[in-house]
Amino acid sequence: MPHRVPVARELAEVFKLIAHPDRIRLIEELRTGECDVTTLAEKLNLPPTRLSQHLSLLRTARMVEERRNGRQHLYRLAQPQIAGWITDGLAFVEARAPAALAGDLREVRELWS
Amino acid sequence: MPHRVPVARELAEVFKLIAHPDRIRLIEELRTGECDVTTLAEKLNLPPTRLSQHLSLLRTARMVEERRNGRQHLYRLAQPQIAGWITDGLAFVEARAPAALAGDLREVRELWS
DNA sequence: TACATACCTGCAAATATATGCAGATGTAAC
DNA sequence: GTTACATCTGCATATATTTGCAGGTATGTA
Repeated sequence: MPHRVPVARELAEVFKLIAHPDRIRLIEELRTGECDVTTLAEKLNLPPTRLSQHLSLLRTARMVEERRNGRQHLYRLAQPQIAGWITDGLAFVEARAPAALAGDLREVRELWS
Repeated sequence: MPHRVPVARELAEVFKLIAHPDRIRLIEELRTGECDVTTLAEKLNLPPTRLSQHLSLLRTARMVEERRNGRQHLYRLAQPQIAGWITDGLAFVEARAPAALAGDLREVRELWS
């Protein structure tokens, strides 16, 4: 098997898109179906502008699709399979107690500093 | 289910670590067992210093473990499950023909500019 | 001891990403 | 037409990541 550099590069782009806490929660939220931006912003407790920017990123990469209903923009996952990666990843992180603890400690340290 | 912000943050860290073409190939390479740095550098066609920096990153995050044999440093995956994510991801990207094509086009564009 | 090998670390420059804010667009209600 | 609402875009700044290079450490060999 060759090392398939272009495929690795493409996959890195996909992972990079997922590798943000807001976008992880966003994709997890869309797992159950489409949603408008304001509702999403409330559920995720994010400023709508910021959410819009995340959505714009995911839209450009064709990871989400948009549909309009009046002045609402309804978003849905274009590749629901990716939501499965996130579900698995969250389970993995939760199961890995010591490392998760390390994460919590990092958080605490941030509060201290 | 709450939104589990700290867990999402932790998972984002993990994805960020994976989200680099060199590191994707590196993890894929270690999938079959431990390997020393020089051999890895040859297989992946990377400058050893660069590879060493990637390994250092993964080591800090405890995604790889190290063992020494004389002057060789042998690395192995600490969480082989993650190699599975990459195998799946590579298959996903390869299957998604149009997007992969878009990736190739981007590459071409970079050569043009 | 001197030298080569195998890796690592620190630093600095280039590049990429994240974020807030100000202003723009499109739609609907009055 | 005017106003309010839902969302988007552009821009500037802050922060993080990537990369090469110079120099360092530890181990084996002559």
